[in-house]
This record gives sequence, structure tokens and C-alpha cells, in this order.
Amino acid sequence: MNLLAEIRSRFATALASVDGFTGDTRPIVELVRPSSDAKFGDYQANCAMPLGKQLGKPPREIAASLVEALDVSDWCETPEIAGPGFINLRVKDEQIARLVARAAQSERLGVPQVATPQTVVVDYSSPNVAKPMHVGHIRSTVIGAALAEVLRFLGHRVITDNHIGDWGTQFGMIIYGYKHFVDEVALEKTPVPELTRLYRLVNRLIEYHAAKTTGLPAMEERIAGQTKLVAELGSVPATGDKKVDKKEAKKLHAAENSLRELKADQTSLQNQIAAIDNDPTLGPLAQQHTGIGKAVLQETAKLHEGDPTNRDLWQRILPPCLEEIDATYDRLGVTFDQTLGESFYHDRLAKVVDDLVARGLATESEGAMCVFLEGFDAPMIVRKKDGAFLYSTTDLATIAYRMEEWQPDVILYVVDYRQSLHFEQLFATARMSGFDQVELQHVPFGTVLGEDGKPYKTRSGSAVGLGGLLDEAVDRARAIADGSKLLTTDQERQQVAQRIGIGAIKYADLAHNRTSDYVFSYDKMLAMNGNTAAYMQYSCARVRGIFAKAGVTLEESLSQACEIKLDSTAERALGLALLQFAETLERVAEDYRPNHLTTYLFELASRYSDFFQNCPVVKAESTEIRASRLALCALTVSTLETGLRLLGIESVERM
RNA sequence: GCCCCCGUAGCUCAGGGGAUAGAGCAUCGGUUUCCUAAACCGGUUGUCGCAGGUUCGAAUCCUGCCGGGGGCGCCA
Repeated sequence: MNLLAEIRSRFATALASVDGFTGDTRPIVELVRPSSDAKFGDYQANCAMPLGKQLGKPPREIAASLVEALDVSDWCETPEIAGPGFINLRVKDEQIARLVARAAQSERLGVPQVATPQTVVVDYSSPNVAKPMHVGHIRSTVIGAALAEVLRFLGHRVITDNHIGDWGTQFGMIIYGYKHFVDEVALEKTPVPELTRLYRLVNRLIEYHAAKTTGLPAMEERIAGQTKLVAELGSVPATGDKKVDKKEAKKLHAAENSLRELKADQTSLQNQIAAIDNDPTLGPLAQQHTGIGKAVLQETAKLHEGDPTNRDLWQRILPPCLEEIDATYDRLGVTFDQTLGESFYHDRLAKVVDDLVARGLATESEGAMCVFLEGFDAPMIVRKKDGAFLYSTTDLATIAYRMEEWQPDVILYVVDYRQSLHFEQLFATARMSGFDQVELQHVPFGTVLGEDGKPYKTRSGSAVGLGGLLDEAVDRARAIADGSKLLTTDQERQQVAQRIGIGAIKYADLAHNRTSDYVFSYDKMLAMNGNTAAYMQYSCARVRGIFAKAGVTLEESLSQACEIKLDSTAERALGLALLQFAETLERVAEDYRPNHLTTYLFELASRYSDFFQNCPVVKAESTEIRASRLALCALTVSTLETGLRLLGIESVERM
């Protein structure tokens, strides 16, 4: 039962009989929501104020006629009108009790299936498999998996697809590295570290040459230009007009800042070059491979053209790379229905471009094939002047394939917000190509920051590896597990440490509003207090402890029909919170924001904590109350654990 | 130059037209013959960046400004 939805539908009915109302009921009905404050009841309807405006009547009068027409007497006490025209609703205690009892008996914990299931493709994680996964992959992976699970639980048909980067320049780099630098013994014994070494080595050499031949000279040019600009701005005479002078001063200041940044970048480039030059092995290597940048692109092109040597190498390189990312997914407990990477679409790309040309959407410009879109300064390039395709081409081919294969109603792309422009162009092009029935939705997210407020990096400036990140979290979580008196074996402590550690990272990510950046902090995410995985897991374990003490199992408590009694405010508040799981999941699905669920779980745990403090369960004053409270505990722990499970977080029996 | 996002308590963050702006941390005080005290309860803490505007009502929407971040034809 979705209480909120139910009450809203009653309001929709009532609205029809309000004198003079003709418009769309939905926006008005959406003004029914959970109360901002418990003293205003459980739900509040803010409909009367805007209606008053629309209909030219006093809001309180509208509220009165709405209440008159409203039939909620089976669910709620008599509605109250307050303030300028708020309608406050209080759910009847016996209804909460009845619904809690029913939810406890239901597999779905009282969450209804959606009336009209949709087919939803969720595209998330999508790493480049040739490079080790790093901190930047957490958000997409964790948010995408959580959204998929929530949608699935609500009854939608969900297809998760990991659109891995298995065909791009990174493989050209590894192929080049293989041909020149491979250590065959190492590759045989420990393929992934060897491939990573090759990737990093080639990458470093490319960056070295790029910095030396184009980066640094370009930088010098920009610095010269900027220096000139600063000098010019500095010599502008004061006009005496305060406003103008202030604006000039600001410009100068900005130019100076920009110059300073350029110089810092220049220094770092110089250092990067010097590091190679001064290295006894890398220095000579760099001199031997001056054309490495171009050569790598050629290796990539040869791979794409079907060159047998490079295809064989790709066939050999790919499996260990996939095994490596699968190992990471195993640790994270993340799975996919499909893993259709870039290579899967390779032979469909030419057709994509041909179709665009045939439809008159793509035109040639400066040798490249471009889609010029209204409202965008730059075109979306679908074929480079050298004939190679780009990720926009692959993405278009992917949409076509998904439409053909699965006929989805929605495709979600859980991808960094910095790719917003790309998706705007991609979606616009897709719609013009005839895919205008599907809802294409970029689900963007912000950056993971270090404690300094800058993107989370190692001290040397490289991305933090995902494996190491998980190790560290589990190590730190081990201290929590070691502090437990209830965990006896080392094996048990290690398992709990893993669940707490991995859970901490996932939960911290999901608990933040997806669209904002957040600061990564082990201390905060592993805290035993506050909105953290550790606290939620502890809450679950505490509830489970009661069943051990009571000598019944959770399952028994859930399945045995019993009357729920909600005589104290703590019990009533807990009961109501338990019923709001359904509307919470609905909300997560509406705007694709898992943090609504973490907020809900934290509040549910708080309601439980209040209950735990005030209402003895095992030593309740009567057997009826004991059974009722045990059922409340059972539904609480089921709801908490289900919520965590949907977020991809494992709970623990004891900790 | 153009476009997008952000600015909320000392810190980390919720809230994104609705009633007196919330939580955790920090800080101060309290709770243990009682189901997990790694817990709980209470106190303190605000120019919601600034200034205008729209509205019955603005942290929320609009405009301008200040500060920070990101993106912008051949990477993904």
C-alpha cells in the first residue's frame, strides 16, 4: 500500500467536485505530501492556496469545500484546516496497525507493484577495461546498480548494461606496448599487472612527447599572450568612473590569476618532461620512441581494420582485463545483465553514419562528418576526417541496438555530469533519427573530492585505484569488527569487516545528492553514528539481537498473524515510518535519486531507536504486546535490510 | 567569448514554491540493577553568498553581481 498515492488519488476525486476547477489535477494533487512537522499530522495538502488564486476565492473556503468533497474517512481522522488553508491529515491508528500487520505478512513488505511496468535499460559503470578501475568509477557503478535494483523491485523490467570501453585507443596503447616492451614471462604469470605496466609506460611516453612537441610550446605561446594582456590591462589609465575602473581592475585581476595558473601548468609540464629526461631507463626509451603517439593511433586503426596480428593480441589481452574488472565487481557485489562494450558495435558504425547522411542529418565539414544541431555552437562529429568513428557514433549505434532488441521505454545513462553536453547532442540526434518514443535520460553525478576539496587524487596526482580504496575501507572496518564482543572467530570478523567497509563506501556515495560533489572521508563514512552504512548495519544487528533473546526467529514473527498495537507515540511513529517505504521507493524512481532511500532508512532507524528505548519487547507487559512489538521489530529489520539490499549493501547478523 | 552546475550552522551534508530551515560531526550537559552504551536523550549553533524582482508565501523561481567548479569540431 502506497499511502501517499492513495490519499492523492482521493484528493484527485475530490478536486473534480470543487466548483469552477477545470485544469490538470496532477500538479495540484502533488501538493499532498508527508507533513513537514509531526504536529501538523501525517500528511498535509497544500492545494487550497494555489487553487484560491486560480479560482479567485479565499483559500480557506476552497480548503473547506475540498474537505467537504474528500472521502478519506476510512484512512484518516477528520481533516483539519490550518493557517492560510493547509489541510492536515492524520492517519487512523487502527489503519496503521492493520497495514503494518499486512506488510509484515507480505513478501514485498507492503510495497505495491507498479501498475504499468516499463522496460528500462540502465547503462552504468562503463569503465575502460584496459586501465585499472579508479575512484571515478564508484559513483556510476554504485548509483546505477542501486537505481536498477529499486526499479526492478517496483516491478519494472530492467536490463542493466555495462557499456565497457574495450575497443579504443587504450588497446592501441597496450598493443604498441606489447610489441615493444612486453615481458612475456610476466604476462604469462601475472597478466594484469604486466598489461597495466605496459599501458602506463606507453601513456607516459605519449604524454612526454606531447608535452615536449606541442604542449610546452603552446603553453609558452599562451603565456606570452597572457603576459601581454596583463601588461595592457595594467597600463589602462583610470577613468575616474568608479564602476568602469572597478570592472577594469577585475579584468586585470582575472588575467593575472589566469597567467599564474598557466605558469603553474607550465612548471608541471616541465617537471613531467624532466622526470623522464633524468630517468636512466625512461630517458633513452623516450628518445627511441619519438613517434609513439601516432604509432599508437595506427595500432588502434589496424585493430579496427581487422589486422590479424592486432586482432589476435586484442583477443589475448581482453580476457585478463575482463577478469580483473569482474574481480572488482565481485568485491562490490555488482552484476550486469549485459556487457556489450564498444567492440560489440564496431561493425554497425558505418551504417549509423550512412543513415544520418541519408536522412540529411549529417554533413561533411572540414573533412569530418558532422551533425549540426540547432541550439549548439559545435556540431556532434560522428566520423573523423581520418575516417575513424567516435564515441558519439558508438552511442548512436547502441541506442539503435537497444531499441531493436529490447524496445525500452526508458534508457538511463548513469554518467558523470561533465558529459552533459555530449548527451544533449546525442539525444537530440537520436530523436531526429526517429528514436523519439523512448525517454533518453542522462542521470548525471558530481565528482568525488579529497579532503582538500579538489578531485580525489593520490599525492602524486594520479587517480586513486579502486582496489586499494576498497582495501583501505575494509582494513579500517576491521577495527570496528575487532571491537565487537559478539564476533568470535577471525573469519566472522573478517566477513563483517568486509561488509562494513564496502558498505561504507557505497552508502556514503548514495547518501549524497547525486548531482553534487562530495568529500571522500573514511572517518565519516565509517562512523558508528549518523547516516552511515555502519550505523544502519548496527541498527539491523541490534534488532536481530532481540529475536535471539526472545527465542523466536524473525521469520516466525513475520509470518505469524498477530494484532499490532500502537499505544505509545514511539510505536505509532515507527509503524507509520514502516508504511512509508513504498512512497520512498516511488520517489527514488521518480527522480533517480537513491539518497531519498538512505534518508528514509536513517529516519526509520531513528524511529526504531526511539521505540527500542521506550518499549521493552522481550519483557513486554503482556504476551499480546510482546507479539505486536516483535512483529514491529521484524518488519523494521526486514525493511532496513531490504532497503540496504536495494542499495547494494549487505547487512550483518551480529556486530 | 559562449554554455552548464554549485554557494545552507565552525566542519561534512540534506531540504529545491508552503507553516518556526534540518541531520551527523564538533561542543556543553545527562542516561547503564533494563532486549548490543560502538548506543540513547537534551542544550548551544544560521545575513540559506549579496542585491533586486515575481508570489498570499522564496533557501527553493527570475534578473544582476560576487566567489568556486566544469564544459565548449575531430579524446571518452
